[in-house]
Amino acid sequence: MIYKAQRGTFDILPENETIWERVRKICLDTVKLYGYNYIETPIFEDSEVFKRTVGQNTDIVEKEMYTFLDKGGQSISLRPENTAGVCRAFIERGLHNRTLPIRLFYYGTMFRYERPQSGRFRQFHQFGIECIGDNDYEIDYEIIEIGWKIITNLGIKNSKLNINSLGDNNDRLEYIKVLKQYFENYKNDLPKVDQLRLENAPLRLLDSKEKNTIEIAKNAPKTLDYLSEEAKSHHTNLIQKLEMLNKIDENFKFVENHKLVRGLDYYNRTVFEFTTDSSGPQGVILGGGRYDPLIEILGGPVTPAVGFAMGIERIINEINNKEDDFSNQIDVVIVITENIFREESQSLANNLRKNKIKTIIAPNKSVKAQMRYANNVNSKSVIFIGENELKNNSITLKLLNSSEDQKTFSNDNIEKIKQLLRI
RNA sequence: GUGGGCGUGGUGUAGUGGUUAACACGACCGGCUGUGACCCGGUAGAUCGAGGGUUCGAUCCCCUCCGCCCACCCCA
Repeated sequence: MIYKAQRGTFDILPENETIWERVRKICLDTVKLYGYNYIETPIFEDSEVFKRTVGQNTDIVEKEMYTFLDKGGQSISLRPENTAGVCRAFIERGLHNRTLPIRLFYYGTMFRYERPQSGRFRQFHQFGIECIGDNDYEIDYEIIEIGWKIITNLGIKNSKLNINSLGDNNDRLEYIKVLKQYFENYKNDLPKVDQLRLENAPLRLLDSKEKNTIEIAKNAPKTLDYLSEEAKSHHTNLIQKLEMLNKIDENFKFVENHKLVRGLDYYNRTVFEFTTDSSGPQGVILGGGRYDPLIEILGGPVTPAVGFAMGIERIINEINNKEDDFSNQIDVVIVITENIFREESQSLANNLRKNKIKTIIAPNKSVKAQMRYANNVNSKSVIFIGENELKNNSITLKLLNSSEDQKTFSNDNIEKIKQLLRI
């Protein structure tokens, strides 16, 4: 084999269509009920759009972006996520002049240069929603509730919400300072990876998987203790709402996870993740949070916003994707006894298709082979055209999944065909 | 970037240091000169991931590379 799909990419084949379409439909149907509207942004943007928002020092920007110079010498990046693009469009297209908050959703391909493994690809699909222009905790709740609704509608069990608050910018800076001081005391006990983190991304020390670090992190200061009054009440109000949701729907489970920090720089206040226990290390199927500073960072007016992104591949992995089947079942395969009847079969085929009957003309082979073909493509029926039929202006129809006799009738009796096929 | 497992027809698997690499499914053709799916028979399809080494001889042993999968990292 000479040509192969690039590492971390894959093909969606006909038998996968059903599940992919279903997931997409459930996502869209659910958020539309909440008044969200479709937005589609380009797959590539000025690299700065991501550097400024996702964060210069994040892994995503530092080593995972597909960045290149285009023929005009401009630095372009394939989008590693879609929030930045949506915000860019929000500013550029003047959406901030509309009635706020504005509710948007997207569905599309993202790109990250990573080593692939289960639930992780270089080209992958994300569905996400953004509610821009309202800083009320009620919106945080709405976003989480929608996430939960989608997960439920998809039939995914055993998911759990992890939630935390990072506070506002000043809270966060203060917290990082305190956290750094705390870990400095144990610097020599930290493994090398984490000594580096201490310098570059101290927040990440909290969810380190190194034994020593976990031990030390147990007594580390918590973000919640460094929140401003406002951020704190925002958080406690949200938690109350979640407790109410839990009372209404006992399947909804959540924990406050003080170690949840998330890797994108633009988050403030609420951050959350839905995880499942069955999907292993890539257990996060949906994650998001509030990103109030982002739009200003991109040069827009100060505008608060919340949103989440969902990994479609992980979702599909989760709902046993045993559903492979051909939803596009063929209704009729036309079999002709001699090639000279081909003209006839073509005009019949077009007439059938005009009547929304899915039709294929069998390949130019023996009758036996044509029948096998009809069977292999899982057609509902076969229509024969031969000398006798031509003479009488009739067709012979045989249902393939039953042992019923075949029926011969007038070749313009579409209603009869539909009736026999139960269309 | 680091570590572990694995690379044999289209797919899933056997197998052995020695002349035609096996089996099942799938595909194709025929048994049925106008009828599939069942049954029976046949045909095609693999330089055993690539390169090098050891050997009289390598698909098998050794090395390198490449690819896939998994884990770390990070994230959806």
